[in-house]
Amino acid sequence: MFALVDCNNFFVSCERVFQPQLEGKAVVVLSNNDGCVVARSNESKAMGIKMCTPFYQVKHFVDEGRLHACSSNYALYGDLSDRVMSLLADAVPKIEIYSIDEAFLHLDGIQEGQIPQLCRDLVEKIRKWVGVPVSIGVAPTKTLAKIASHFAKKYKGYRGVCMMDTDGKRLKALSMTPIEDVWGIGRRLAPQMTSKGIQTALDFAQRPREWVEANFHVPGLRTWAELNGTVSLEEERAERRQSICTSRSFADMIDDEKELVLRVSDFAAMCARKLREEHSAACDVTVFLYTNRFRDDLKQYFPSATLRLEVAANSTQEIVGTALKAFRTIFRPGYKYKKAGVIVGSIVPDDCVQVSLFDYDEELRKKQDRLSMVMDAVNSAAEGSGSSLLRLATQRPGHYADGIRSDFCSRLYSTSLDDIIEVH
DNA sequence: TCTGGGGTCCTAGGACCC
DNA sequence: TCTGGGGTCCTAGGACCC
Repeated sequence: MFALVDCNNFFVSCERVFQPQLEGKAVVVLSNNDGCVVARSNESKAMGIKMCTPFYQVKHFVDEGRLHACSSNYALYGDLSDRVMSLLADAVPKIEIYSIDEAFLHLDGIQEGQIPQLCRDLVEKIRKWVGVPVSIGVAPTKTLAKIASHFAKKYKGYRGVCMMDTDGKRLKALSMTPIEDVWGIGRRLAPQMTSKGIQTALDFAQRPREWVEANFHVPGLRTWAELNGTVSLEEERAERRQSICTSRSFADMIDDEKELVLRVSDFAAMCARKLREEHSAACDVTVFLYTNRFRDDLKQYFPSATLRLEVAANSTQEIVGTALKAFRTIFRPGYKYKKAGVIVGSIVPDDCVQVSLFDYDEELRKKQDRLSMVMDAVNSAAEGSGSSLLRLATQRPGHYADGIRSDFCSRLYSTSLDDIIEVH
């Protein structure tokens, strides 16, 4: 059996831990740049506010005092997520962290009769020790556990834990689940399903295998098997991320090349730092630029360019330098850019980097690596000041988040000493 | 006026091999 | 006019997830 543990309205719940006056109120958390709604309390869901709604469409609720909006505070959410995950990891032999607010528990070796109590204890412990409410769904496959967790969240009677441990329960749950709510059925597949007469998860599960094979590809077949109780999703994902992306929308559109160079340098430096944090190095550096796709009246341009490094690297100098080379191949004047980003890919462990026969820069590379280590040491010691004390001259001076709208951000209640002292 | 960020996997088709 | 058969690997783009 698998258990899916899902934090309820996670970002909102995190804000409420440190702002208990928000309990019972309609609350939303906004994406970067205060752009869209990315988390909603039950009360704001009841007001009809949908996921990913642009904030300006619901801002009048805030002005009327009916809704509280928070800018996103990922340092806070990441820290509380770590605390939840460590409680889960202590409770069972193996967990798979699926996202910032979800994890699968592997329950093999635990007697089935003990599972409900184990789960109820976890719900209570996480609520008490971290302050975040969670829902747990238990079932024979991950796809079914997801469905069970929806029921655990939706119906108060379950008190946070829904067991799908008999075939009768499985069939009933599937018959009550619209096909588009099934994990793995997205925007494109759902209309295809309904056009073939499939409305519920049960309709799909009861089609013959041959029919599913003929009409869908591998992912569809896996989902079908999982709904029927056969484990078909792979055990675990790779330890090491295969790509790392840093990108942001800008508060205002930018058409100045020098300003864009500063932004792209910052994004590339962030990627390099993330690589070093996980002891990785990358061979590919991709830069992309977006104009504002919502402005029909402006010329549109969505270029990207990838450069391949001869030898995998993670030094700030090399990643930034390569990103800027790629940037120069795609930048065109005369456009108003709204977003840019850097992606590093073809990632390998930094202790097994394949050297090149034609690498004449080995000494230089070693120096750059040492320099990056020093920058990391100094910058992490100065953490909390909000800016990188040591940076390349092509990076922007000042706070990293400058130029990104964040009008309603809470404090770093759990990770910044200054904020912790002030709050207390 | 205002519209997020960061990932994974799969597939088709091209390049290449013998 | 007419030009084989059977593979692998890589990549871009689509679909999906939170």
